[in-house]
Amino acid sequence: MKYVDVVIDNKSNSTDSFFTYKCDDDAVQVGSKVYVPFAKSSKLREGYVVEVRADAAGIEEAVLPKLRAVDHVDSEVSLTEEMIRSAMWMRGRYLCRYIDAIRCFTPAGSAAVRREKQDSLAGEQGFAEPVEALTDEQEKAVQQIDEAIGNRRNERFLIHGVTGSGKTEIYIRAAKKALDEDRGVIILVPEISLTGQIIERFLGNFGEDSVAVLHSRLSAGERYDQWKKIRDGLTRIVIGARSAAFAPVDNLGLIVVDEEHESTYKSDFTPKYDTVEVAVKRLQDQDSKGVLILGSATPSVVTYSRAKEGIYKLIELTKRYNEVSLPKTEIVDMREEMKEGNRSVISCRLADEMRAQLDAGKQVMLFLNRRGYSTFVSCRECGYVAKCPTCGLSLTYHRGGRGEEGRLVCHYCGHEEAPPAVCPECGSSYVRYFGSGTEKIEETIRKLFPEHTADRLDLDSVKKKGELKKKLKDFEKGRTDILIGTQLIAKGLDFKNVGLVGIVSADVSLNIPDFRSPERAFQLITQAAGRAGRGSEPGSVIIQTYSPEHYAVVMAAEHDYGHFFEAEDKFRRFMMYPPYSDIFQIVFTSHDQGAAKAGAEKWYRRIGALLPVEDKANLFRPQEAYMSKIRDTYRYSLVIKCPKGKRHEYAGIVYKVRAEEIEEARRKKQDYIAVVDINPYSFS
DNA sequence: AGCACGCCGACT
DNA sequence: GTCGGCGTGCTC
Repeated sequence: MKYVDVVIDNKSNSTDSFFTYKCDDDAVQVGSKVYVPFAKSSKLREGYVVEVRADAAGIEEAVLPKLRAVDHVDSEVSLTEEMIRSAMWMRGRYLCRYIDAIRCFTPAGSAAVRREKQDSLAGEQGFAEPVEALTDEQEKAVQQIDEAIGNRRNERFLIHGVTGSGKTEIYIRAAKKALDEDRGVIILVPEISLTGQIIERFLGNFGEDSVAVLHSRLSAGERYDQWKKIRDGLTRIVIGARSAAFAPVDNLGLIVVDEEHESTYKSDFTPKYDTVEVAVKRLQDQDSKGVLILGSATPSVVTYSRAKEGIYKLIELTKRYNEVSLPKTEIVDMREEMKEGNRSVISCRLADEMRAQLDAGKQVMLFLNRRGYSTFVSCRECGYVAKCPTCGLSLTYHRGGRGEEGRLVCHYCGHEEAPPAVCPECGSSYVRYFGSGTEKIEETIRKLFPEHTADRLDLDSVKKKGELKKKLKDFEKGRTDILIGTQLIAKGLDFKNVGLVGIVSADVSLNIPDFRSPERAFQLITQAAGRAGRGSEPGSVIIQTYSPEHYAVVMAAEHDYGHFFEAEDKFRRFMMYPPYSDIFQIVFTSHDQGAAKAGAEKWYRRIGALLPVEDKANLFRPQEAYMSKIRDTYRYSLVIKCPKGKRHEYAGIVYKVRAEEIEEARRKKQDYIAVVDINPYSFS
């Protein structure tokens, strides 16, 4: 007879603890899925074993007489001990429930929703390309990594390499080495549908049967089959997005996080984990340690700073394949354009260069990170602005295609309404449209270049199935001369004939109220610029902005990550932003505005009471969240700036307050929900 | 979260 | 009388 501690699979704060059962099945182990009787329920409940003991020693006196027996063990879907340990760690790190963390590792997972398969850019390229000769830089990198894998060292690498410098080839070599050592491999990519090339190359190199590809759009059944195949050790390489970090790969020797800086690596659901942190944890929490590789052309400031500290070994790849030089870049000061009377969204310089490139038979890409036609609709008479009735955000005007009526759309919740003919407030017919989105650019371009073909690619234009592929194909085959799009086309795509990339407004990303906006702007400009000159000639880039002197814009134009990092690091240090602190954000939501506010204030008082005097200044007053109301749910936000090195202490305090709340919720039902997010990706 | 218990009002 | 409303309390 064994005794096991079980976490019950139900979504409740009040059962977020271990329950001890007797178990006569000797096959039971840490990670086993078990069915147990629970409370007064006649039905059995699912749970996971987190601890196994040989006898009753150490079990609390009071619970001994209450012990019941495990009904049966389901050995088909048991987790490994390493997975359970990582889940236990996640609970403390991200302040979630045990079961929230464990579910990340289970085949059903959190995203088990059956959805239609989406368009994928994968599957177009050919298979099994010949092995390319490595550059000296690559060779050196491979040597270092192989050495670390071979010696089972818990090492972490950051590969900082410009687009086209051959990071993928290094990943492949590292994976080969890990397999040779009989170890498992996980390759993480930001978004499976936008990373066709890397998948194809892995499939080509290792064969389709050896690689499991995990999409978020797999059906429950497909997902389970993949999970089982990996769990049984039939496939030793896994490629997937964020959630693939939890794949049941045993004896992990290598985890690669490609495009490390991407926002998709931060979970938007509970638990709000950071994929890189989970990867690090999994690799070190084994008998044989594994190696982590982060790759990016524009590493996040936090990551690069860790590399500078020596936490990551920095590998710089400075050369592009075939020695194609980086595009030449130019900044256009839109204030000057304004002064000279050009009120168009396209500067004279950009229009001229476009014409020159198009005449030379080249293609052009234009970026604007904003969908729709106009960004807001306002009455000039009384100042009325059209807003979403459930979110309170200003509505964007979308013109729609030929024959379609224009609509006002909320980009947050999708609410749509007809644009007002007259002002609903004062009745004036002076309702006007302001700001520009991709639709307006498209219209302007069609007028400016009637003799050339233009197409638009953003979330709105690819809603219909197959449209994304078709539009990309048209551009690739040269049927489209000018492609206008949002960040959807800034990433990963590779077109040989693009002579010019125009960034219509660098200010859109620069002016978001978030301390990371310079970092985002730098990344976006760099990525967009990387679309130019993918063929044999360098290509050029024009950046339009009202802040031409901003360091993010200037350094991006100069392809100078090093100086950008220095400037940004100085700012972060001065302001005590990450990496010099961890930002705790607690969001309080409720349908009742007063309840959300009261909840935030209660936590504010309690956390304040627990913080040491010298730390009180790091706790900020609760505020209406940046998105103060989403779909009729009110949101308040509480922020704590946690100095570097105190994360554990601060998390303990927040945990304590949360525990008090849960205790209170037993007696009186809580009328708000509090969600803790440590280092949120955006202040939402 | 579930689920049963239990103490109230409306019904064949 | 007793069916069923959902407030309350507990789960190894």
